[in-house]
Amino acid sequence: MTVTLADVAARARVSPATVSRVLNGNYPVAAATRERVLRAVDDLDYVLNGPASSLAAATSDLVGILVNDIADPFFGIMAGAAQTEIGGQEGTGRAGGEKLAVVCNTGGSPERELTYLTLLQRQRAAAVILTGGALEDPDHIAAMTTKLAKLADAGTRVVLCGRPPLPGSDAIVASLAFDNRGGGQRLTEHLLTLGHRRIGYVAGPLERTTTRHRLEGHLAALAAAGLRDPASPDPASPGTERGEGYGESPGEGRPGHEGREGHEGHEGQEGLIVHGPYSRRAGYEATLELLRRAPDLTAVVAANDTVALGACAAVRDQGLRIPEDVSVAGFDDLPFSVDATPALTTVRLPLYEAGARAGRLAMGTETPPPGGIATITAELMARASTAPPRAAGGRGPAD
Amino acid sequence: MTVTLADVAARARVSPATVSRVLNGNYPVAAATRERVLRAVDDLDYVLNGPASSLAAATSDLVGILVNDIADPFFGIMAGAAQTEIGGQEGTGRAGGEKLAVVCNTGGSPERELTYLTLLQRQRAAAVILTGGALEDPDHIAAMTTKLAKLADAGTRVVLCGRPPLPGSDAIVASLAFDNRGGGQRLTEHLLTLGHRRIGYVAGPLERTTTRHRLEGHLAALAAAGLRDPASPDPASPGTERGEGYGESPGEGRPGHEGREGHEGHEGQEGLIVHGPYSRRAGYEATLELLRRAPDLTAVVAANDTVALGACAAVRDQGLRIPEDVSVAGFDDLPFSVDATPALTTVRLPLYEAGARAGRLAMGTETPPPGGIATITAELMARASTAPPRAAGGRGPAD
DNA sequence: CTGTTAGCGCATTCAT
DNA sequence: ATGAATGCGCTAACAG
Repeated sequence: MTVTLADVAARARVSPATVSRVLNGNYPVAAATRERVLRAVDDLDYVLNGPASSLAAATSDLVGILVNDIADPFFGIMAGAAQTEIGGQEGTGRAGGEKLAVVCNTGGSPERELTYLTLLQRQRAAAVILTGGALEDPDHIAAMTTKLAKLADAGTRVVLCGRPPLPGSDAIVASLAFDNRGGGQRLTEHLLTLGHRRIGYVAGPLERTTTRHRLEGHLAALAAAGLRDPASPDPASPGTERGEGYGESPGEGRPGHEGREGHEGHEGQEGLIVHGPYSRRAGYEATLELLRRAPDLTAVVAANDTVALGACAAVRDQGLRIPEDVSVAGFDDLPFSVDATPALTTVRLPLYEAGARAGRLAMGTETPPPGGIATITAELMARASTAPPRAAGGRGPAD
Repeated sequence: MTVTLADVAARARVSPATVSRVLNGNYPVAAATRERVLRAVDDLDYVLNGPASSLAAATSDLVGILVNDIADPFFGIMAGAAQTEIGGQEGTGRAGGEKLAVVCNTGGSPERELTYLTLLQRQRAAAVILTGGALEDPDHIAAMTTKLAKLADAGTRVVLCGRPPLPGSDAIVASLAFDNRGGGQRLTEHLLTLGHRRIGYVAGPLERTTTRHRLEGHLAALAAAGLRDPASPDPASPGTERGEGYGESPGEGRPGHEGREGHEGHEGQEGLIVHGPYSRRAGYEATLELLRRAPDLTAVVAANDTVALGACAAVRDQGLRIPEDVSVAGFDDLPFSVDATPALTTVRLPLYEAGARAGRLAMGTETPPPGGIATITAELMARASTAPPRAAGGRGPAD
């Protein structure tokens, strides 16, 4: 029923080995012979048996791209870029060095992350790209470290994209880390420069590196402005008890979430930080909470653009205007951010470029940065959603 | 170096066959023996060799999910739902019936679609889910039909999600089609009921089923209202010459696109239809064009929510207000649509539910609908971006 | 440049 | 309920 390499060999009157060689193209074959083989392949409509090939070669052409939330363009853009770099070159549909770039959605769950890695390991994947922030739970870090080491041992190339390097992991080909801390700092500095002093912060889920770094930047800017004791303990640092259910935020389809409060007590900014998932809804509810706690707030910084959208909605629903009454800022500069009204002030991350670079690194077509680590800069995009605060006094409701 | 089934068998003092049986769980094994084997697996940290397993069993645990644009939540939501249904059950990380659900980004390119299918075929994928609208090019349809037939022949379960059934393809397990036509019709009826008579339409790329069906619904509503000759030829029907570059709209990273004009000449609505990619930018430029052609326009219907966002921006940039001067409507009801200002009137598609169902169909855990075909209804979501047109006369610029 | 020979690691007959 | 034997389809030495 199914046509094999041997069938092709017979039709082309060559040995199976020769057919294998022309198909893999990694060995010299006479042009005439190649033609004959290729014709036989076409005639017979032959399709290589991947598993057999992978078994014999002890490696497959599978490349896995892990994302935390496939419904979030933040990941979609990176994954798409990587996939383009990996699988997009030929359009023949014929056999050849075609890699199969696939994306796997962990939904932010550490278990699923590990499970996918095992599945990819089982497939003897050629490479794995991990995108987005990591969970800072010590157990999970340990599990990930050993798992990635095993993958690397088995010949799988591991690349991190938008995720900080794993300490002591020489197994990793390269880590492309976003400068979330610097971006967060510049964003808050921008607000401070505009004159804001009471700034609410809607942070992401606890124990995520992305959350922590952006928040650190924010706090550093506040401290530099004398609004906070720089000696305060770091927020959301490893070792903190697991936030109840945070970090498990699955993408869609889970209504009913309520933004809960997280760490508090930063001097001078008491209660101005609320944690929640990276969702529009969390942004909405956390902002309502912030506005209730601190009615004198003049600005809200959100964990990312999606959260910022929710924050904007909450601000408006309270009858306040953006940016006249309250400034709002996001992070990532996703495509829709410029279309928000007013256009969202945010921090641009070169997601496409980073994803593409990760793809090349995974393919081995780009040399890794020195030390295997590169930090990707985040650029402030000051737009219309932020403006100087109203000169003291009460605010008038919009309209 | 790498530990095999035989190693586990030796450690557990059983035969390799027994180990295989407990791992696959599809054969009776004594409880005590199973325990011993499982312990050996753990001790040795054994990971099944996927390719070897697939080769011997002539099938793999790979399930492919094809999407047109991974950076678009429309696809992300469906793919994430399907993936949850397929791979999300166990968190053991251990071996077992774990399927590997992966998403493949075609970027809307027919070649890449075929290439991915070949790659999946090569891997002997257990199932394939095709999401989103199809291209109506006859050659491509033929190629897809034979390719899918081959996949089905090889035992791969094929499911269509958000895509119309392929004519004469009994190879397909099930087709879940969205009622794009009905949704489009109800949307335009809504506008007509509000009193609009001059309605611009920013259509999607030519030759996409989604584009055609939504447009057909629009035109049907117009015809029913006597605004168009019902006997007019169908728009964007197969056989039309390929639109220059349309249908190839790659996701991100390609600035510089200009919305070009498409079919025209529908009686009574001359030039009120413009085609372009499903992007925010296309919506922006097409709307500018529509406004230029027909300054008396009172409403703009967009191909989808993303395009609608661009349309909103264009309307505003012309100094017009939404909905006072121009109503704007989208399609899909993506999460961000309710956050637009004003909230976007659109047509809701149950993307998560459809994706989840497709996942179950692919797994064989849900019985296919009668005839293998189900139509999923689209619900009108009337929100603030649409309102009755101004009573005749010129419009005043906003502000 | 091409053919021959051996496995790759596992699932599955068949026996028992 | 378990073990022994066979082959899945291909690649990679090794010859020539």
